Amino acid sequence: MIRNISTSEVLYETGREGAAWRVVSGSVRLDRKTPEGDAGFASLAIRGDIIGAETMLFGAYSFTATALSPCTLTSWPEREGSPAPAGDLLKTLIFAERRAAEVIALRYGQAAERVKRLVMLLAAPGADCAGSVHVPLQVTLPPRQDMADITALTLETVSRMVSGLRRSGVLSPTTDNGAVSGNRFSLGSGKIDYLFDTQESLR
Amino acid sequence: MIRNISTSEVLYETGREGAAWRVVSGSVRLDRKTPEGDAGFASLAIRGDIIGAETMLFGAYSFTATALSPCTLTSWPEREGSPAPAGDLLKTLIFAERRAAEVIALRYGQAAERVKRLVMLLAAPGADCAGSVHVPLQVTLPPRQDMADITALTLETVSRMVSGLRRSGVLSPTTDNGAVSGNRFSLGSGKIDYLFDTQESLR
DNA sequence: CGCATTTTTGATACACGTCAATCTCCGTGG
DNA sequence: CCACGGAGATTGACGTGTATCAAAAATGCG
Repeated sequence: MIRNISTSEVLYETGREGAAWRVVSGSVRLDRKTPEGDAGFASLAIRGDIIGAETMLFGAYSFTATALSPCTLTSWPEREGSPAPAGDLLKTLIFAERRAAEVIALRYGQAAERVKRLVMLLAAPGADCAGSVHVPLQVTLPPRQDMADITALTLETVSRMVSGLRRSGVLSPTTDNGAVSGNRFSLGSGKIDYLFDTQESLR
Repeated sequence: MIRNISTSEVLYETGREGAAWRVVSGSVRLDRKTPEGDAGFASLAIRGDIIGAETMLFGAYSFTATALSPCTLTSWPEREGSPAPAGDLLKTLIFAERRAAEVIALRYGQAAERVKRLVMLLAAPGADCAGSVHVPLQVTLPPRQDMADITALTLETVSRMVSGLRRSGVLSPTTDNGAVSGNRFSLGSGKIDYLFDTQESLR
């Protein structure tokens, strides 16, 4: 089974019944409902990640999943109805731990570095097209508030940093069929590692 | 097989061969070796968590594990030699995702809240003694530098916040056999939710 | 007891949060 | 076709929580 979801759409909510999914393209944020009612960012899933595996044990979702960009999902495991084999579960576990380490790293260091790392993570090509031609990577950036929740910054700071990345050439606008689409960018092929430190230096 | 490890001792290193472990007591930090050579904090494991599961796929560890407090480990799965069943792997996956969400939350909010959440996490009783008598929880705090790495604060700020928790009665020194042991505290039973915001208000 | 390491405390600087004012898209209806 | 309005993004000015630098105090260990 395949699902297509658009940005900011909710894939599923905490407590609801459902099954596990594999993120084929796009990116998803997972939130846990805190007692105060506000949804706290819990994890990030990008292409290749499995989400909602807890339903295989509880029958219900532990997190709420929201699309950060247009994305497509497929049921997991592939063969619906049959339980996931141990080998697949092990691989999923290891990938989840690696992804968690990356997300944790997104909340360390200066704002400019964090936002850049997030952009790179979202733009990272899947393992399937490793070693292919050297085309510039492309990203569809999530809403600023989501980027802020992920990096533990504020919406305003993220906006400033994205502007800085544009200005320094790391991100350049992309044209789709003649029209510039708002949040779609291509990564500057020259790995510009220029770091802007303060808000003033961004001008 | 059982291992006893003392604070700051390395359990295993990235790339080394070995097996998976269950943390029976104490706490462990996992680091990934970054290209720059400095070990970046990757994850936190406390009582009940499984670490080193990647060896079941790769044969080698992906992270470096260091004890944050005196802790004991047992081989996992219980029956050495035989592979872990799918059910256990699924449970491990779900626990890992939950723990990751908690660690991510440790890097959000004001310094005082973060340090307090870390202390509470380290002091949390295992699921085995749920609903038991109401005895004050105890913690052995990790070295300040480790607490700083986990919360993405600095050593100095963590020290100030721990002092604040002591002053506000959340943490009180514990005596073991008449001698006050440096980093062992008991949690004030009255849930003091007083939040000190600035460094000045800590005095 | 004396030295090395860790922790605590202090003073100052600055990176980011906060508050607030535009600005840019888009969709909607007159 | 253009005026209108709402939502998200950008930019600016200012305050503050925490990093930084530095020194003293506590702790552990031979």
